[in-house]
Amino acid sequence: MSGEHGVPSRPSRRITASDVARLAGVSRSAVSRALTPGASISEKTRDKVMAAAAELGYQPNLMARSLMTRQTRLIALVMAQLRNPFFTDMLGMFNRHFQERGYQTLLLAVEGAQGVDEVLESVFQYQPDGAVLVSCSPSLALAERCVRDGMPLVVIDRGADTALDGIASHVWIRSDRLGLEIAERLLAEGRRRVALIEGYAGEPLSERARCFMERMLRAEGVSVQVEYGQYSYAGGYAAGLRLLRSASPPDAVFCIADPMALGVVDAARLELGLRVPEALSVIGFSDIPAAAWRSHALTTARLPIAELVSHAADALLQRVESPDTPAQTLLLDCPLIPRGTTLPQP
Amino acid sequence: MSGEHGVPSRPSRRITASDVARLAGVSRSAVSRALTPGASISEKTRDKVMAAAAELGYQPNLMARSLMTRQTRLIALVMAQLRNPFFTDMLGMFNRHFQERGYQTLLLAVEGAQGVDEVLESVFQYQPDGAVLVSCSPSLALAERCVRDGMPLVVIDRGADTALDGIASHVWIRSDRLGLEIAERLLAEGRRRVALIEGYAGEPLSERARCFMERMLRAEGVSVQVEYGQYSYAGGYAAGLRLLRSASPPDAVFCIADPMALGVVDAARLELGLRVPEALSVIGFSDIPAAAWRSHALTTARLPIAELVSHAADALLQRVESPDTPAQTLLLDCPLIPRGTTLPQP
DNA sequence: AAGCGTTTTGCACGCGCGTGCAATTTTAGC
DNA sequence: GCTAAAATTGCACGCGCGTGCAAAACGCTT
Repeated sequence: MSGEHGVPSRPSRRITASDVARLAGVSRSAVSRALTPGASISEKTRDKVMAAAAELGYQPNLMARSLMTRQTRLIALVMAQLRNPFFTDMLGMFNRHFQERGYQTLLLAVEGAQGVDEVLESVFQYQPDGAVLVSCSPSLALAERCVRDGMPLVVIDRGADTALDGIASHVWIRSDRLGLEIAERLLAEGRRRVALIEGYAGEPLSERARCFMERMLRAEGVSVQVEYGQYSYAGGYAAGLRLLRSASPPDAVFCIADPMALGVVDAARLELGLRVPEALSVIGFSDIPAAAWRSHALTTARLPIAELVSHAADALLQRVESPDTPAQTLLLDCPLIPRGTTLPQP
Repeated sequence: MSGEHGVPSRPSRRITASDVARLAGVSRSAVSRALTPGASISEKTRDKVMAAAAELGYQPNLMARSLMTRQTRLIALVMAQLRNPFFTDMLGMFNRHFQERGYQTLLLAVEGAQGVDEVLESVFQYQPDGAVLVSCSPSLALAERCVRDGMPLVVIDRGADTALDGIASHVWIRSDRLGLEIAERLLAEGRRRVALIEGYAGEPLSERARCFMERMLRAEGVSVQVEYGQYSYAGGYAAGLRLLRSASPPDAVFCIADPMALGVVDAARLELGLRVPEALSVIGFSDIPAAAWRSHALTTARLPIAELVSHAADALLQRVESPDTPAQTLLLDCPLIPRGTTLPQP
């Protein structure tokens, strides 16, 4: 027994159940049983074990335990766009949900070249009990393997891809209604020269943008132009300037993310001296905290983050704890929040 | 061999090294060795094993592996204030650093009643190779146990607490210089009626606020009043109104967090019609993205997040990989970024 | 006090893996 | 072609833990 007391010698072995057993004068199985709620053990020995465990500061090794129990109480959280503050919000909420129900969060970021499949494969080594995928979806083959191997999946922000239906649960927003509502709001204001600001030129249009466009193009005498603002304030500011200085400046802009919308508002007001909302309506998406600031008072659609997260977490843990639960799909509405960058509704 | 092909039957056992060995026609040790870089194995068998592994989609079970290797390649990230966007920024960066060097991030939030020690104890069960503590520090006893058991610690934002010196590494900012520089900047502008906006009334003053106060109180004919803004825009807005409507309104405000500073600016300009910076100087702290927005152009001190994180990650992994490295302390400077809410320096 | 049923306990095994050691094969040397 | 050295392989063990099973201890009745 080296370094049992006093100076911390070498990386002295961590305390194991055997150490506790020895100190308590019982068998190692007794220690196991003392820590297992339903197990068959007398009050007396349990107390002895607990006392010894407390004295040694014993913590069971979950890695070893998981070998037997076949569950790690680990949930993998795979996120693309970890830089986006709106996603890190979700992260905190997910973590809280999981922690409350006795699970820990293993964080994985999908960045740059390495694909979702690659990351997911590597997480696999930790044998998490389930995984949440945010803004990224794996190949069908891999998803099937995950589910077959007892690792349920829930996907958030998967877009219109329906290949995973029935395999992975899916929680996201009703983009169709959202795009429609925003389009009609602008039309009702009498706007006819409309602009849409998307994220990046290379990527396919987001669902909400697509539905917005669809409705707009159905309207008569309406023109729609598209710009790109990289999801950022600066990008939105620049895109706003390009649009408003062009030959046919818009009288309404829908930005698929709030930071870009705030940039457009500032470009219009502070750089060009335009009046918002009189000369230009601006609508964003997400309802980030800054959207409510008095300086901007941005009209935007609220992304119900808390609800999304709590539904996704529930759906996942449900399947983790009773594997026969089928995968479900849930779509939530995004209420439009009228503030000061659109005209008051008649 | 059930469900080897076709319908996913019951939670069919995950693929193990034995399965691979059987398919490759070698012993299980051979599989182990094929996957261990330096191991003694012929090119031929390695190829056979790799082929079989690929065919079965084999992923080694890290839990089992960690039992032998005594390392999990897991780093625990313990954060208080996970709601604070500035901290979630760090989170993403940490994760990236760890992932790049082959470690995964186990996320832990310290919230409400449950203390750091409690959380840290529970993480212990996962035997992480190291831990980062953000805005929270454990008891000395627990920290000692962590280090003794081979789990190095690095603490960020620990404040002035020096009890852990030599046990846990420490990376944070030079609050003393920061407070001093901001105070002197405002004094140089000729401000004499100064206000400080802190987070919460109950908590002890933050380091930077304390140093700021110290300098101010040394100056002649300067009065300092303190308000509280809960670290938020709304809180800062309200605090700003209280100050500016009082009998002795300040002509300069230092807010220990940017969101509050932005609230003060808006309260002054938009609600009270004051001119910033002519009638009121405002300085914040962090340099969040919104501070650079044209609408506010907030003068603030930049918290060097990327540098903090990269130094902290390096310090930690260094100790993880060679346990004899001593704990170190590193303090970084926060450059003051003059923008539009302070007077141009003479 | 003996008999029976009911806890409680310890033993032994295996979860999936890495690794020392001895047996085996391959290679080199003459 | 034969032997010694080197490379490769399989066996067996243990990492820390949960759990079925049979032995032991206990409680109760007659």
